[in-house]
Amino acid sequence: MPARESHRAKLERMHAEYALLCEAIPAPRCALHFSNPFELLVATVLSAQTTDRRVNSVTPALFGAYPDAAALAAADPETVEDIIRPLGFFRSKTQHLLGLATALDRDFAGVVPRTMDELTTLPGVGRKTANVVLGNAFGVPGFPVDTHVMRVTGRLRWRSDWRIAKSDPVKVEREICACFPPEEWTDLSHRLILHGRAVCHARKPDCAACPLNETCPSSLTR
DNA sequence: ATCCCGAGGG
DNA sequence: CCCTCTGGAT
Repeated sequence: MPARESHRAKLERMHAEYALLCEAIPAPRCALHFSNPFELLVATVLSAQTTDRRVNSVTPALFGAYPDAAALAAADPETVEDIIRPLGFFRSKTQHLLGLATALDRDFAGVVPRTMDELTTLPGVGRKTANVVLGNAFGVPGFPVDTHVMRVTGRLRWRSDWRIAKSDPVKVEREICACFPPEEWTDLSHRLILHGRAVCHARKPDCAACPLNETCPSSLTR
């Protein structure tokens, strides 16, 4: 009988691996440094398929013109488009922003809500964005799962070669959360994302430089 | 060419 | 489950 790894053993192994990963990756700080929940929410929505540096380059003008939900809800779409154009997806993002601001103003009196269910009712806000806001603006434990996290965890847990594991992000979220105390979730997610960008690339992962090379079932250098 | 710390819609 | 949205950096 091929001794299948027990559930508990699996969790312990995962914990050890991620701990090693955390050791190897410098402590992350949220690059979208907005203390204001509204600004963090907007900046996080804007950050899809762009870099933080570019988001940071447009937010001064954006928040200068529209400091809160009510102002943004009343904004002229074309003006908003002009401001965020360099980010790409500017049409859908503008739609999201105006819809988001409208809903925020109408349903939550302009105050960013603090629960997953409420946040995800907002246009343009999915589970990943909601978890980023919860963790970084409110200190509410959450584990943001993006494509990097899917790829890195997929490669670590089973051989997934070059593809993103065809797995449910919510399942990944739950499994990771089961392995770590809540106060580590936000930080660990961020580290996995950074690791996915810096080392565990989609196309050409730098396995030789990976601290998990010894145990990763998808390693290309063993 | 390829990628960027996604979400909504078909 | 797939597709699309989009400009800029590398």
